[in-house]
Amino acid sequence: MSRKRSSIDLGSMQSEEGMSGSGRDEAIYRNLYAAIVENHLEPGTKLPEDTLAEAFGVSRTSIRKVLQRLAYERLVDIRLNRGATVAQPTVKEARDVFAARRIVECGVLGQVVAKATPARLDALREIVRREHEAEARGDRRESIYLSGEFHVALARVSENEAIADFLAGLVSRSSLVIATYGAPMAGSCRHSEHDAVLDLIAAGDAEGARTWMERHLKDVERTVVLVEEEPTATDLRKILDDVARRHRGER
Amino acid sequence: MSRKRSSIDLGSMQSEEGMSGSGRDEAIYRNLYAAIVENHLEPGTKLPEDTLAEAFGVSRTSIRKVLQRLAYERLVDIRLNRGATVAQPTVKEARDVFAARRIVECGVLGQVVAKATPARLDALREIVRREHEAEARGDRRESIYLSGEFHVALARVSENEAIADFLAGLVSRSSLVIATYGAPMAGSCRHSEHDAVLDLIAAGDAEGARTWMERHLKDVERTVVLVEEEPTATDLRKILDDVARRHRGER
DNA sequence: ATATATTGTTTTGTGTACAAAACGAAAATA
DNA sequence: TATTTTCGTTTTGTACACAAAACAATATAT
Repeated sequence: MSRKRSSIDLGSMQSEEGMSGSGRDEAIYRNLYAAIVENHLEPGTKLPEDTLAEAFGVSRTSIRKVLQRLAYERLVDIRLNRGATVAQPTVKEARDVFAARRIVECGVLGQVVAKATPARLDALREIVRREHEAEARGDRRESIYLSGEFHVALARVSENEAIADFLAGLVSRSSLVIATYGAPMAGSCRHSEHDAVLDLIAAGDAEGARTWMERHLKDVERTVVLVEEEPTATDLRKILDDVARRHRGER
Repeated sequence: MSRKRSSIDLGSMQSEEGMSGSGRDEAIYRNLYAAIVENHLEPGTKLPEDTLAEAFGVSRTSIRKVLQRLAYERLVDIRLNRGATVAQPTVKEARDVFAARRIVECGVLGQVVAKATPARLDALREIVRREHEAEARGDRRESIYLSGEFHVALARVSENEAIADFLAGLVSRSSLVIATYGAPMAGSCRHSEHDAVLDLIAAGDAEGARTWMERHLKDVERTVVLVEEEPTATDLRKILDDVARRHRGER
């Protein structure tokens, strides 16, 4: 009756169009992606190929492909002969990501306003509704996730895939930034004002929507990056402390 | 004396920092990248793993990694069980890429103006100079290449890596678009006015630079995409012709 | 004659094997 | 005691092998 430890259930794949790899690879990718972006895996966590291969019940070959893809998206870091770890965005990187979001999200709003329809706006309001719901019951993870979803869904209204896909990448990196530098309750303190921008868009006020979005993104960045610096500082600090202690003749 | 056909010389690699894969993979990537972007490989060309593996003197494993990366950058197309081909951007894709470039390149100009220094502007003018030189001697390939270089180098002045890398991807895709839909002498007819934007930037006129850039990119798009439609049309046309001929009782 | 079935060949997908590099702990040295 | 060296273990990089899918060309049937 002793059976090998069962592998992770990857769920069922439905539509398989436009996918580069096999359905299974895609499923593994989604799992890892979610684990990283939803902050179940702390930045810096090592991701050994063997472990993942066993966990998902495949060979290292498939895992490698998935890790390469995540590395390209900057969600994991691969160093030569050293394997993969969950990425730890630097402060500079974090700033770049938010600056990029300002440029892209504000820039695309013209097309968004042009292509907005009542049906699409309703779909967006539905996301905001779920966002408030999650916020109300204190589900921070879901709240952050839905906030990201909103920004991406908004961009997709423009029907520009190049821009929307790029923004999706920036948003997932933002999640990593929040995980690394975020204040304990960032994102939930100031309850989301996403409804406001939808009103402006519905009114056809592209310029107003732009200034609103610029403000909103700067707010988000402020609640996050300003808590900055921690990563390598720990090691350095410990070393300096040790040196000082030894100088004082302790121990 | 019969020796196996020698493999492609990959040149020498110098600095190897910040590279995800081994130096050899990177070299292979660069070669294929250049071959595609410089239009030595026509869009739609099949890229069989075995052939590439033998050509570069490595196993399929390494080739696969490189192809995956190029697929992620949308320069090659990988279909399940069907292998890789040089990507053939659709018209919609082409429009998206140019729209994205307008958003990104105009959006980043604020930071570009803010961070511009005489030294950096000189480096940009040097690129423009070489551009004119290539143009003067009728080297269309080099001219197109340097034009792309200019746009990317300009964006890099902003020191926003996220934005600059994204733009680099858009520019390489633009090359593919030109290869697919470009008029025979697109890009060289209207000799590049890149100097003008540098003057505006040097003068600190961000708004002026933006309107100039918007205009410039719309011009470029016009010389290219408007010649549109050819890809699947060929097959369909041939079929219809055959049907018509048969109907007429010929052959 | 067109359309369908069949079969042999080519090419891709994925697992496995082995060499090289990095890591960690114990032993040697200062 | 602190540092360096060495050696065994773990983990990654790359080639290779085999199965499954696609492709191409011929044969068969309508």
